[in-house]
Amino acid sequence: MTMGQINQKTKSTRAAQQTLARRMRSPEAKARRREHILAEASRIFSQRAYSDIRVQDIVAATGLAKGTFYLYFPTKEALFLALLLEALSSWFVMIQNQLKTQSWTPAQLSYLLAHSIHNQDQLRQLLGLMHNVLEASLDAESALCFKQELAVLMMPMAAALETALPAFGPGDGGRFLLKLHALVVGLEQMTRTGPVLAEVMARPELSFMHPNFEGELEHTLLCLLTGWRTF
Amino acid sequence: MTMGQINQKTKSTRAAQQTLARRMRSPEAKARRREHILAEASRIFSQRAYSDIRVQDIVAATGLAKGTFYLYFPTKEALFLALLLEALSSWFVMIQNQLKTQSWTPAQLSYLLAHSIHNQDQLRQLLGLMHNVLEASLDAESALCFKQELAVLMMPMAAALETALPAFGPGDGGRFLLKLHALVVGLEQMTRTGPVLAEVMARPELSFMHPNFEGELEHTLLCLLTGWRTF
Amino acid sequence: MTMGQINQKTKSTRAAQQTLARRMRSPEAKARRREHILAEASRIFSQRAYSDIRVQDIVAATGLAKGTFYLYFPTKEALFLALLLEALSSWFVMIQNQLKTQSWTPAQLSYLLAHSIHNQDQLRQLLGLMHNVLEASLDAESALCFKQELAVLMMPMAAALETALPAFGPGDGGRFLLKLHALVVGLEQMTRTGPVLAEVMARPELSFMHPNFEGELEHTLLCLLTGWRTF
Amino acid sequence: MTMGQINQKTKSTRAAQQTLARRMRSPEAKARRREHILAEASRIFSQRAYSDIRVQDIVAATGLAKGTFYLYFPTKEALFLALLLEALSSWFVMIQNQLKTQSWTPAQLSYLLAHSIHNQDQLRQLLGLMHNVLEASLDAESALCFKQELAVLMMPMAAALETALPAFGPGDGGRFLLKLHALVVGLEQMTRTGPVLAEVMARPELSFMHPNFEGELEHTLLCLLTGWRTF
DNA sequence: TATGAATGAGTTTTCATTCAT
DNA sequence: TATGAATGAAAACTCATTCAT
Repeated sequence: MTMGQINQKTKSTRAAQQTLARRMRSPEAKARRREHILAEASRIFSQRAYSDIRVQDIVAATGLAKGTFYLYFPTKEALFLALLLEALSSWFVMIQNQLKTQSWTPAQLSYLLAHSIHNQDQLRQLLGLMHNVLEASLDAESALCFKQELAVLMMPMAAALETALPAFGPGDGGRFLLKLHALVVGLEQMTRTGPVLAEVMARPELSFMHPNFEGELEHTLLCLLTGWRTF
Repeated sequence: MTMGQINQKTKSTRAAQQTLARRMRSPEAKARRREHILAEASRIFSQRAYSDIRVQDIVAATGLAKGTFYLYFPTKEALFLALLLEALSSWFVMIQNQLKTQSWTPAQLSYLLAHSIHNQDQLRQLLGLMHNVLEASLDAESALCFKQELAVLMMPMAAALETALPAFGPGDGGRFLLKLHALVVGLEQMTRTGPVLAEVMARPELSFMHPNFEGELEHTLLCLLTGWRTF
Repeated sequence: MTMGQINQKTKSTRAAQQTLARRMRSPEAKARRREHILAEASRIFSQRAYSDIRVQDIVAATGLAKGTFYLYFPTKEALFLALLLEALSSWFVMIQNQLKTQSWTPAQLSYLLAHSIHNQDQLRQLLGLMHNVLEASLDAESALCFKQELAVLMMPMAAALETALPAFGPGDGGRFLLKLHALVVGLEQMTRTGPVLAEVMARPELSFMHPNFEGELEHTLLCLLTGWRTF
Repeated sequence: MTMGQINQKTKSTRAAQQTLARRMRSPEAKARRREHILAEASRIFSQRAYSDIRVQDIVAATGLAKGTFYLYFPTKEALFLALLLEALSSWFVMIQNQLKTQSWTPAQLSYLLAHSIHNQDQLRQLLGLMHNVLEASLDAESALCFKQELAVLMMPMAAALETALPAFGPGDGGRFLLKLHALVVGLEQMTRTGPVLAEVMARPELSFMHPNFEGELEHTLLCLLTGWRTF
């Protein structure tokens, strides 16, 4: 099914629909459709805030019916959590590839992490929403599934950090990752403001409270790594 | 009973209301009522999650009418932001008093901050909600007011930190406070989970991703302060 | 009873709902449901004033859920505007049929119009509400749609008038219709009073200000047609 | 009390207020304050739609307290009905003065009436609101009072019309006034549209349904008077 | 599998009016 | 008389999710 075929089926004949909206029998086809939904959701999310996105918007973009969406994702939140996992995974992969290339000083690593995550806008946003919004109404099964995938992602990343940074001993990679996560979540929320707050924070007497995400993260990580010590 | 008395206060005893709903004419009396609302809101918030609290619950607890609430707070969020300001203020005062008593090592300060904020459950919760929830639907005026009060609170605290910690130079107090804020916000959200997620994270293979707020904050602050360097 | 059946339809008998709330898949079925809602709204409107009718009342009468209502009508006002269109259409049809039967004198036409619209109570009421109430909170799309349907209704009616009345030249049918509309709207509002005002206006010294709808409209139309001249 | 003194009393000392907000003992003083409220309401009404005006806005402009307003007008509607009476009275006076100057042809009278009421924007608006909005929630007493004042206004106007127009016999002045009222009410509502509807009606295919107030009224009156005949 | 019609819970805020002071 | 704090009713609409077809 090509992009061009999607959306063709507004009020056409039943027969035509049957052909186009072909049953997805094979696992590969299912996975492809899942990816398609994720891709469209990502595209929409890059244009609009999470709170302004409706399931309806996503299915409309996908060319699917409402019910079909729920065949692929148990809830709206689950979709965005999956998006988070994807974004996090690809960022982890990128970082791990970087880490492998050399031994890293705290300053180098701080810059690498702060700079690269700063540029992953969607990842940052999703991390900012993760706890308060996305995980808020999750059932046990989805939660377990999500957290397990997260764990799977984190482990090699933690290991890579331990290898790359001479100062890190066993376990330090994970510990650092947790701190990094807290910092990113906190800074993202302090930093991403709606237009109203943005204008208010632009006032000179308040701007000291409105840090720059990248700079602040880099500085914090640098101090953190410089002063690093195991528990 | 005259005609005039008949329609007085249909659905509740007038006498009982007399005490509670007395007109508050003087500014002091108005301030007292505002405090009363805040106090009741705080009491309810200590028993229930923010998302489970309705304005109705608060007015019921205060014995006031719905409309009266909005005489004192423009929105529900504004009330909780005021609560945050109060909690933050009293915590800042406490910390500043502590800081004055001696010169502090990074380890001592990290413990002091992590331990004391860990025990300020309401403050922690409110900080966790601050950006994503409370500030989300704020008009320009309320936002400005809130941020200005926040700035007023932060300045002496920043100064006190600069005095207490030998390693801090001018400006470092504020910079540190921002980082502390981000960490608290992030850790609070990672840490405070609903029952569903709590159970899931209790699994041994996932527990490494679920830090202990106090310990994690203390360790992070210790590394941060140990490695502290100005921009 | 299997597990699956347990949670089906908590607060009402499933069986009863089955009939009413059946999924309407075909366009005809959808149209039928729309008509059903309109019919129930009309029934309620014949018993109660517009301002005493809630969307809730209508959905209760139709046996549907709140949300279903909004699947068929974008707003409460849109529903009543649709009702107006229906009532107007059927009145226009009736009048046009009458007009065709003969050539009409001003007196005959005045009587026909005044008498027949006087008996279309719902149409009269709706016309009285149309501008101040129903059109007040209309979005551009609904407004356009409504006005276009109105135009479609008016055109043949205007043509029929021009044919029936020898004195009418081209364009006079539409011009007359506009005047008739203004008169009906104004007289309806002067005439339809709540019980309070009705009692007051019943006083002999005030009754001269409280015309009889039918007589007043007939007289006005008669003068109007007798003195008719093109711009 | 001059204009300059009003509004001075924001949060000043009690003593100062006492002086300024002097008790209005004499009937003249009361009447003057009533006029002041009316004047301010009129000023606001010339800038904003009725539905966007709050009692609060009026008392703020007047420099009075909320409660004081209700010492002078039983309801918000009563205020606007009083405004209507004032506007109507002064329009009637003007017209009566004109009528006295000569004998009038239907064409002259139609033009005079249509043109002059077209220019009385507030009067037109209030007539448009009169039945559906202002009289909607009126108690018997206010209603009686309003209608009696209206009758007092209408009688000389009706008489003046009978004198000015040769074709009018006894009673025709009142009958004509009623028709004029209905037409003005209807045309005003057809004509005054919010921005949304205005844009829609601007479409060429719909504009035939959106008459020009003045022209339409003049034409209708001309036909009406030309064809005038007593019941 | 896919569809899309049906569901229905969920809640803040406004503002005319009253009445204790 | 004047004040302004207190009152409290009032109601439309959204949208994630389900499930009959």
